[in-house]
Amino acid sequence: MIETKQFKDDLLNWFHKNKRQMPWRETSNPYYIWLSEVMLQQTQVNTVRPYYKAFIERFPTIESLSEANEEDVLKYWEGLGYYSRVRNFQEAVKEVHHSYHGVVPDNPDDFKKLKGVGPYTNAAVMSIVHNHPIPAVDGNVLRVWSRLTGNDSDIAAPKTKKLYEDELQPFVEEHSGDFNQAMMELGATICTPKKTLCIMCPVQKHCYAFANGIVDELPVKKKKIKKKTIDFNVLYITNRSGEILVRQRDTKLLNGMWEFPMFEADESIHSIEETLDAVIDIDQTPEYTTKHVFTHMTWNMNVYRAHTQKSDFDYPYKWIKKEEKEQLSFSTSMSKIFNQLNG
DNA sequence: TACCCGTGGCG
DNA sequence: TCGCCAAGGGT
Repeated sequence: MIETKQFKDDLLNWFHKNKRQMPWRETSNPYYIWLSEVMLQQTQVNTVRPYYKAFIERFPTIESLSEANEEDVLKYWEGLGYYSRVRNFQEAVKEVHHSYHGVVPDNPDDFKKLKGVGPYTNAAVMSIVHNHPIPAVDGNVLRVWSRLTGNDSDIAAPKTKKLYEDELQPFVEEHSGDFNQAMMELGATICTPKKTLCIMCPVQKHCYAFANGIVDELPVKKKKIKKKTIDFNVLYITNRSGEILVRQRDTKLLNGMWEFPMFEADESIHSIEETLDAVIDIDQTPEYTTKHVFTHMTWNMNVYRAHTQKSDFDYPYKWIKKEEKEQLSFSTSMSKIFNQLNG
């Protein structure tokens, strides 16, 4: 359990002595601070600096941005990425110009309704400009708080973020703007994803992960695995005796398991025949199509019946009788195919 | 809920 | 080289 006042004192003292110079920290203009927060979404401070300066020089007021054409505005975002940010921002600024007499709303309920203003941007701008007591939980804070509290739940899960917001609420009743910025600054400079600088940490004595030597194990973040999909042609090849051609895998995936010869779908019959060194008669259309889902990939398999005259194959290929199938290890997907084709 | 959106830096 | 990460939000 982190002692609120002591932690906050330690953190804020450090922040006031060590905070980095940033152009948007030299203004209290809500429009500029809002702009900086939009630019900083998923973008590092040093990348943002030059864009921020050029942007406010060209569009110094809400009115000037409202009246600019989109092409011109986009030019000033060129290279920053996530271009919908600037379209949403201009739309929101126009809304402020027309519906709020050019004054950025000073209450979270109205501000959050503006295009492109989500939970984070709302909390950041409203706390920095008006000290509204809302915790700003970004990627930094998720990491920092998981370590400080030793929480190993998945920080990608919405309920984890919600929990952190609740736990941080007591810390932002006063000086929320500085507190929010200090937490992010800590994450960006000390409590970094890798090669943390715990020795420099102003709140080391409050940190569960440091005390227990598990800093490198936090935060826990479920990896989002992009499932690859690969299309295969699976050949159920028989000979005159009714035997079936199988082969043993020598691959990382399913290593040592037996399978029916399978080839990526874009491989030609000619190429397959070369590999097998045999003439293969393959049905025109697949017997059926099935798929097998692994943790990290999906196989789409077109299963063809095929026939060959060739009698002898060298390892890793070999002929087996149907009854011998039981004596070899086949992956689940292959057993399903076998059963499908043999009633 | 899960995916998409851009680019640069880092180990 | 490659995956992860960066002051997220929209759909």
